Amino acid sequence: MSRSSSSRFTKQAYPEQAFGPPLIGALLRRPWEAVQRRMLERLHDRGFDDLDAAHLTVFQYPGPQGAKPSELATRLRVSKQALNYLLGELERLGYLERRPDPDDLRSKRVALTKRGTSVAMLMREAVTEVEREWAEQLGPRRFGQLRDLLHELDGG
Amino acid sequence: MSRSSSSRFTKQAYPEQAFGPPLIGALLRRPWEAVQRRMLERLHDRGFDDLDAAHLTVFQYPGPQGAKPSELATRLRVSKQALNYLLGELERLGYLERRPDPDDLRSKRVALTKRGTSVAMLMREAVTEVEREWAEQLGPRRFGQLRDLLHELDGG
DNA sequence: CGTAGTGGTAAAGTGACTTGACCATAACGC
DNA sequence: GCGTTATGGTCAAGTCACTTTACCACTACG
Repeated sequence: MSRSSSSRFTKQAYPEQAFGPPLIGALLRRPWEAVQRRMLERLHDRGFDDLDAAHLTVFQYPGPQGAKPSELATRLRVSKQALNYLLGELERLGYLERRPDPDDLRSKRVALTKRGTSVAMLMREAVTEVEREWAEQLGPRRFGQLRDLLHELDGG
Repeated sequence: MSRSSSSRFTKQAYPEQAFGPPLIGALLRRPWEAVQRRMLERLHDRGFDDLDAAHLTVFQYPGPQGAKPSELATRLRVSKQALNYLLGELERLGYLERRPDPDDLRSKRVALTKRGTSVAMLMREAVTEVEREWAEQLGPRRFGQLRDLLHELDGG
Protein backbone atom coordinates (compact mmCIF):
# COMPACT_ATOMS: atom_id res chain seq x y z
CA MET A 1 0.00 0.00 0.00
CA SER A 2 2.99 2.19 0.07
CA ARG A 3 3.04 3.26 -3.52
CA SER A 4 -0.60 3.25 -4.56
CA SER A 5 -1.58 4.33 -8.00
CA SER A 6 -0.75 7.86 -8.98
CA SER A 7 -3.24 10.58 -8.14
CA ARG A 8 -5.81 8.36 -6.53
CA PHE A 9 -7.73 11.51 -5.64
CA THR A 10 -8.67 12.32 -9.18
CA LYS A 11 -11.58 10.01 -9.68
CA GLN A 12 -14.36 11.01 -12.01
CA ALA A 13 -16.33 12.02 -8.97
CA TYR A 14 -14.37 15.28 -8.74
CA PRO A 15 -14.20 16.50 -12.28
CA GLU A 16 -14.45 20.20 -11.52
CA GLN A 17 -12.66 20.83 -8.29
CA ALA A 18 -13.18 24.42 -7.23
CA PHE A 19 -9.67 24.48 -5.78
CA GLY A 20 -6.35 24.53 -7.51
CA PRO A 21 -3.50 22.13 -6.94
CA PRO A 22 -2.77 20.82 -3.45
CA LEU A 23 -1.03 23.33 -1.24
CA ILE A 24 1.68 22.48 1.20
CA GLY A 25 -0.93 21.53 3.79
CA ALA A 26 -2.21 18.53 1.91
CA LEU A 27 1.27 17.64 0.72
CA LEU A 28 2.50 17.37 4.29
CA ARG A 29 -0.59 15.68 5.59
CA ARG A 30 -0.69 12.73 3.29
CA PRO A 31 2.85 11.44 3.75
CA TRP A 32 2.47 11.97 7.48
CA GLU A 33 -0.70 9.91 7.50
CA ALA A 34 1.11 7.21 5.55
CA VAL A 35 3.79 7.08 8.25
CA GLN A 36 1.20 6.94 10.99
CA ARG A 37 -0.66 4.11 9.35
CA ARG A 38 2.51 2.13 8.84
CA MET A 39 3.40 2.46 12.51
CA LEU A 40 0.04 1.20 13.69
CA GLU A 41 0.12 -1.58 11.12
CA ARG A 42 3.50 -2.83 12.27
CA LEU A 43 2.52 -2.69 15.91
CA HIS A 44 -0.60 -4.71 15.26
CA ASP A 45 1.43 -7.16 13.16
CA ARG A 46 3.66 -7.76 16.13
CA GLY A 47 0.84 -8.34 18.54
CA PHE A 48 0.50 -4.92 20.13
CA ASP A 49 -3.11 -4.73 19.10
CA ASP A 50 -4.34 -3.10 22.28
CA LEU A 51 -2.89 0.19 21.05
CA ASP A 52 -4.65 2.74 18.90
CA ALA A 53 -3.74 6.06 17.34
CA ALA A 54 -4.52 7.96 20.53
CA HIS A 55 -2.01 5.90 22.49
CA LEU A 56 0.61 6.51 19.86
CA THR A 57 0.57 10.25 20.38
CA VAL A 58 2.08 9.56 23.79
CA PHE A 59 4.96 7.69 22.19
CA GLN A 60 5.42 10.41 19.60
CA TYR A 61 8.92 11.72 19.21
CA PRO A 62 10.76 12.36 21.41
CA GLY A 63 8.79 9.93 23.53
CA PRO A 64 7.55 10.04 27.11
CA GLN A 65 10.60 8.52 28.80
CA GLY A 66 11.43 10.47 31.92
CA ALA A 67 8.85 13.15 31.23
CA LYS A 68 6.55 14.65 33.82
CA PRO A 69 2.87 14.13 33.00
CA SER A 70 2.12 17.85 32.96
CA GLU A 71 5.08 18.48 30.68
CA LEU A 72 3.83 15.81 28.32
CA ALA A 73 0.35 17.28 28.38
CA THR A 74 1.70 20.66 27.32
CA ARG A 75 3.85 19.15 24.62
CA LEU A 76 1.02 17.10 23.17
CA ARG A 77 -1.47 19.93 23.57
CA VAL A 78 -4.00 17.97 25.56
CA SER A 79 -5.34 18.70 29.02
CA LYS A 80 -3.46 17.11 31.86
CA GLN A 81 -6.56 15.10 32.73
CA ALA A 82 -6.82 13.70 29.22
CA LEU A 83 -3.16 12.81 29.27
CA ASN A 84 -3.49 11.27 32.69
CA TYR A 85 -6.31 9.15 31.33
CA LEU A 86 -4.07 7.93 28.52
CA LEU A 87 -1.22 7.27 30.92
CA GLY A 88 -3.62 5.29 33.07
CA GLU A 89 -4.55 3.15 30.08
CA LEU A 90 -0.97 2.62 29.08
CA GLU A 91 0.02 1.79 32.63
CA ARG A 92 -2.82 -0.69 32.94
CA LEU A 93 -1.73 -2.29 29.68
CA GLY A 94 1.82 -2.56 30.97
CA TYR A 95 3.55 -0.11 28.67
CA LEU A 96 4.76 2.33 31.28
CA GLU A 97 4.81 3.25 34.94
CA ARG A 98 4.40 6.50 36.77
CA ARG A 99 7.13 6.83 39.34
CA PRO A 100 7.63 9.51 41.95
CA ASP A 101 10.00 12.26 40.97
CA PRO A 102 12.90 12.30 43.44
CA ASP A 103 13.39 16.05 42.94
CA ASP A 104 9.77 17.10 43.36
CA LEU A 105 7.51 15.24 45.71
CA ARG A 106 4.40 16.51 43.95
CA SER A 107 5.54 15.20 40.65
CA LYS A 108 5.80 11.92 38.80
CA ARG A 109 8.01 10.70 36.01
CA VAL A 110 7.01 8.41 33.20
CA ALA A 111 9.13 5.28 32.89
CA LEU A 112 8.66 2.98 29.93
CA THR A 113 8.53 -0.71 30.71
CA LYS A 114 10.26 -3.24 28.53
CA ARG A 115 7.01 -3.59 26.63
CA GLY A 116 6.80 0.16 26.21
CA THR A 117 10.35 0.37 24.95
CA SER A 118 9.55 -2.29 22.37
CA VAL A 119 6.72 -0.16 21.10
CA ALA A 120 8.96 2.87 20.79
CA MET A 121 11.52 0.84 18.89
CA LEU A 122 8.94 -0.72 16.63
CA MET A 123 7.51 2.68 15.79
CA ARG A 124 10.96 3.86 14.92
CA GLU A 125 11.55 0.81 12.76
CA ALA A 126 8.30 1.42 10.92
CA VAL A 127 9.34 4.97 10.14
CA THR A 128 12.75 3.83 9.01
CA GLU A 129 11.04 1.36 6.72
CA VAL A 130 9.05 4.15 5.10
CA GLU A 131 12.15 6.30 4.87
CA ARG A 132 13.89 3.54 2.95
CA GLU A 133 11.01 3.28 0.51
CA TRP A 134 10.92 6.99 -0.06
CA ALA A 135 14.67 7.19 -0.44
CA GLU A 136 14.34 4.58 -3.14
CA GLN A 137 11.55 6.49 -4.84
CA LEU A 138 13.23 9.88 -4.80
CA GLY A 139 16.81 8.76 -4.88
CA PRO A 140 19.01 9.09 -1.81
CA ARG A 141 20.29 12.55 -2.64
CA ARG A 142 16.87 14.09 -3.08
CA PHE A 143 15.49 12.28 -0.07
CA GLY A 144 18.32 13.81 1.92
CA GLN A 145 17.33 17.22 0.61
CA LEU A 146 13.75 16.63 1.68
CA ARG A 147 14.78 15.65 5.18
CA ASP A 148 17.11 18.62 5.50
CA LEU A 149 14.49 21.07 4.32
CA LEU A 150 11.92 19.71 6.75
CA HIS A 151 14.46 19.77 9.50
CA GLU A 152 15.22 23.38 8.79
CA LEU A 153 11.54 24.28 8.90
CA ASP A 154 11.35 22.55 12.22
CA GLY A 155 13.81 25.03 13.64
CA GLY A 156 16.91 22.87 13.34
CA MET B 1 23.47 11.20 18.44
CA SER B 2 23.36 14.39 20.43
CA ARG B 3 23.06 16.66 17.50
CA SER B 4 20.29 19.23 17.20
CA SER B 5 21.59 21.02 20.27
CA SER B 6 19.64 24.05 19.14
CA SER B 7 16.38 22.13 18.91
CA ARG B 8 13.63 23.50 21.08
CA PHE B 9 12.82 19.97 22.14
CA THR B 10 16.04 19.49 24.02
CA LYS B 11 15.04 21.00 27.31
CA GLN B 12 16.81 19.85 30.41
CA ALA B 13 13.88 17.61 31.10
CA TYR B 14 15.07 15.19 28.42
CA PRO B 15 18.76 14.99 28.99
CA GLU B 16 19.19 11.38 27.92
CA GLN B 17 16.74 10.69 25.16
CA ALA B 18 16.86 7.05 24.23
CA PHE B 19 16.15 7.92 20.61
CA GLY B 20 18.31 9.51 18.01
CA PRO B 21 17.46 12.48 15.86
CA PRO B 22 13.91 12.95 14.63
CA LEU B 23 13.04 10.69 11.74
CA ILE B 24 10.91 11.72 8.82
CA GLY B 25 7.76 10.98 10.82
CA ALA B 26 8.28 13.76 13.32
CA LEU B 27 9.62 16.07 10.66
CA LEU B 28 6.43 15.76 8.66
CA ARG B 29 4.15 15.84 11.63
CA ARG B 30 5.24 19.10 13.13
CA PRO B 31 4.97 21.36 10.10
CA TRP B 32 1.64 19.74 9.32
CA GLU B 33 0.39 20.48 12.81
CA ALA B 34 1.55 24.07 12.37
CA VAL B 35 -0.56 24.36 9.22
CA GLN B 36 -3.55 22.84 10.94
CA ARG B 37 -3.32 25.20 13.87
CA ARG B 38 -3.03 28.21 11.60
CA MET B 39 -6.15 27.21 9.71
CA LEU B 40 -8.22 26.87 12.85
CA GLU B 41 -6.80 30.10 14.21
CA ARG B 42 -7.75 32.08 11.11
CA LEU B 43 -11.22 30.60 11.01
CA HIS B 44 -11.82 31.55 14.61
CA ASP B 45 -10.41 35.02 13.96
CA ARG B 46 -12.99 35.51 11.26
CA GLY B 47 -15.88 34.41 13.38
CA PHE B 48 -16.22 30.78 12.38
CA ASP B 49 -15.77 29.68 15.95
CA ASP B 50 -18.35 26.92 15.82
CA LEU B 51 -15.85 24.78 13.92
CA ASP B 52 -13.25 22.48 15.44
CA ALA B 53 -10.50 20.25 14.13
CA ALA B 54 -12.91 17.37 13.50
CA HIS B 55 -15.04 19.52 11.20
CA LEU B 56 -11.98 20.60 9.29
CA THR B 57 -11.17 17.08 8.21
CA VAL B 58 -14.31 17.24 6.09
CA PHE B 59 -13.02 20.35 4.34
CA GLN B 60 -9.62 18.77 3.86
CA TYR B 61 -8.22 18.90 0.36
CA PRO B 62 -9.75 18.34 -2.09
CA GLY B 63 -12.88 19.23 -0.15
CA PRO B 64 -16.34 17.69 0.02
CA GLN B 65 -17.95 19.62 -2.84
CA GLY B 66 -20.02 17.25 -4.92
CA ALA B 67 -18.87 14.18 -3.06
CA LYS B 68 -21.09 11.31 -2.00
CA PRO B 69 -21.09 10.78 1.76
CA SER B 70 -19.87 7.20 1.49
CA GLU B 71 -17.10 8.29 -0.85
CA LEU B 72 -16.03 10.93 1.62
CA ALA B 73 -16.11 8.43 4.45
CA THR B 74 -13.74 6.14 2.58
CA ARG B 75 -11.45 9.00 1.68
CA LEU B 76 -11.25 10.30 5.23
CA ARG B 77 -11.02 6.79 6.68
CA VAL B 78 -13.93 7.16 9.04
CA SER B 79 -17.08 5.08 9.21
CA LYS B 80 -19.94 6.35 7.14
CA GLN B 81 -21.96 6.86 10.31
CA ALA B 82 -19.26 9.02 11.85
CA LEU B 83 -19.03 11.04 8.69
CA ASN B 84 -22.78 11.35 8.50
CA TYR B 85 -22.72 12.70 12.02
CA LEU B 86 -20.20 15.34 11.01
CA LEU B 87 -22.20 16.20 7.91
CA GLY B 88 -25.26 16.59 10.09
CA GLU B 89 -23.41 19.04 12.32
CA LEU B 90 -22.09 21.01 9.38
CA GLU B 91 -25.49 21.08 7.77
CA ARG B 92 -27.11 22.28 10.99
CA LEU B 93 -24.47 25.01 11.25
CA GLY B 94 -25.18 26.06 7.71
CA TYR B 95 -21.94 25.08 6.03
CA LEU B 96 -23.31 22.56 3.59
CA GLU B 97 -26.36 20.72 2.35
CA ARG B 98 -27.00 17.13 1.40
CA ARG B 99 -28.81 17.03 -1.91
CA PRO B 100 -30.19 14.02 -3.73
CA ASP B 101 -27.95 12.60 -6.41
CA PRO B 102 -29.76 12.84 -9.76
CA ASP B 103 -27.94 9.76 -11.07
CA ASP B 104 -28.54 7.47 -8.12
CA LEU B 105 -31.73 7.77 -6.12
CA ARG B 106 -30.16 6.08 -3.10
CA SER B 107 -27.37 8.55 -2.93
CA LYS B 108 -26.74 12.13 -1.86
CA ARG B 109 -24.25 14.77 -2.88
CA VAL B 110 -22.61 17.29 -0.62
CA ALA B 111 -23.09 20.91 -1.68
CA LEU B 112 -21.22 23.65 0.15
CA THR B 113 -23.25 26.71 1.04
CA LYS B 114 -21.83 30.18 0.65
CA ARG B 115 -20.73 29.97 4.26
CA GLY B 116 -19.06 26.62 3.58
CA THR B 117 -17.26 27.97 0.55
CA SER B 118 -15.93 30.83 2.68
CA VAL B 119 -14.46 28.30 5.08
CA ALA B 120 -12.78 26.42 2.27
CA MET B 121 -11.30 29.64 0.93
CA LEU B 122 -10.17 30.81 4.35
CA MET B 123 -8.44 27.51 4.97
CA ARG B 124 -6.68 27.87 1.69
CA GLU B 125 -5.64 31.40 2.54
CA ALA B 126 -4.26 30.27 5.88
CA VAL B 127 -2.14 27.64 4.17
CA THR B 128 -0.93 30.15 1.61
CA GLU B 129 0.06 32.42 4.47
CA VAL B 130 2.19 29.68 5.99
CA GLU B 131 3.65 28.88 2.59
CA ARG B 132 4.76 32.49 2.24
CA GLU B 133 6.46 32.40 5.62
CA TRP B 134 8.24 29.19 4.85
CA ALA B 135 9.28 30.40 1.43
CA GLU B 136 10.84 33.36 3.16
CA GLN B 137 12.60 31.17 5.68
CA LEU B 138 14.02 28.68 3.20
CA GLY B 139 14.28 30.93 0.19
CA PRO B 140 11.90 30.56 -2.73
CA ARG B 141 14.07 28.12 -4.64
CA ARG B 142 14.49 25.68 -1.77
CA PHE B 143 10.84 26.01 -0.81
CA GLY B 144 9.98 25.06 -4.37
CA GLN B 145 12.21 22.02 -4.05
CA LEU B 146 10.44 21.02 -0.86
CA ARG B 147 7.04 21.30 -2.47
CA ASP B 148 8.14 19.36 -5.52
CA LEU B 149 9.64 16.57 -3.46
CA LEU B 150 6.52 16.24 -1.35
CA HIS B 151 4.40 16.32 -4.44
CA GLU B 152 6.41 13.53 -5.94
CA LEU B 153 6.02 11.42 -2.81
CA ASP B 154 2.30 11.99 -3.03
CA GLY B 155 2.28 10.23 -6.37
CA GLY B 156 2.42 13.34 -8.50
C1' DC C 1 -38.09 -10.31 -10.98
C1' DG C 2 -35.56 -12.37 -7.09
C1' DT C 3 -31.43 -12.03 -4.63
C1' DA C 4 -27.16 -9.85 -3.33
C1' DG C 5 -24.89 -5.54 -2.94
C1' DT C 6 -24.61 -0.51 -2.11
C1' DG C 7 -25.91 4.13 -0.04
C1' DG C 8 -27.87 6.31 3.73
C1' DT C 9 -29.93 6.88 8.19
C1' DA C 10 -31.84 6.08 12.89
C1' DA C 11 -31.27 4.41 17.65
C1' DA C 12 -28.87 2.94 21.51
C1' DG C 13 -24.73 2.33 23.93
C1' DT C 14 -19.92 3.50 25.12
C1' DG C 15 -15.88 5.60 26.43
C1' DA C 16 -12.57 9.17 25.56
C1' DC C 17 -12.74 13.31 26.75
C1' DT C 18 -14.35 17.74 29.34
C1' DT C 19 -15.10 20.88 33.53
C1' DG C 20 -14.71 21.53 38.35
C1' DA C 21 -13.10 20.40 42.51
C1' DC C 22 -9.67 18.94 45.56
C1' DC C 23 -5.14 17.85 48.12
C1' DA C 24 -0.09 17.96 48.48
C1' DT C 25 3.96 20.18 47.68
C1' DA C 26 6.75 24.08 46.13
C1' DA C 27 8.17 28.84 45.55
C1' DC C 28 8.08 33.34 46.98
C1' DG C 29 6.74 37.24 49.77
C1' DC C 30 7.49 39.22 54.27
C1' DG D 1 9.77 31.10 60.36
C1' DC D 2 4.53 31.65 58.15
C1' DG D 3 0.89 32.98 54.89
C1' DT D 4 -0.11 33.31 50.03
C1' DT D 5 0.05 31.98 45.45
C1' DA D 6 1.45 28.71 41.92
C1' DT D 7 2.27 24.09 40.32
C1' DG D 8 1.56 18.90 39.76
C1' DG D 9 -1.54 15.26 40.03
C1' DT D 10 -5.89 12.92 40.65
C1' DC D 11 -10.87 12.01 41.25
C1' DA D 12 -15.78 12.47 40.06
C1' DA D 13 -19.43 13.65 37.21
C1' DG D 14 -21.17 14.93 32.96
C1' DT D 15 -21.01 15.23 27.83
C1' DC D 16 -20.90 14.20 23.15
C1' DA D 17 -18.48 12.31 19.28
C1' DC D 18 -18.26 8.19 17.96
C1' DT D 19 -19.41 2.94 17.69
C1' DT D 20 -22.46 -1.08 16.79
C1' DT D 21 -26.60 -2.77 15.17
C1' DA D 22 -30.28 -2.64 12.53
C1' DC D 23 -33.02 -1.27 8.88
C1' DC D 24 -35.03 0.75 4.49
C1' DA D 25 -34.54 2.31 -0.39
C1' DC D 26 -32.61 1.63 -4.41
C1' DT D 27 -29.33 -0.67 -7.85
C1' DA D 28 -27.01 -4.39 -10.24
C1' DC D 29 -26.80 -8.86 -11.73
C1' DG D 30 -28.29 -13.57 -12.83
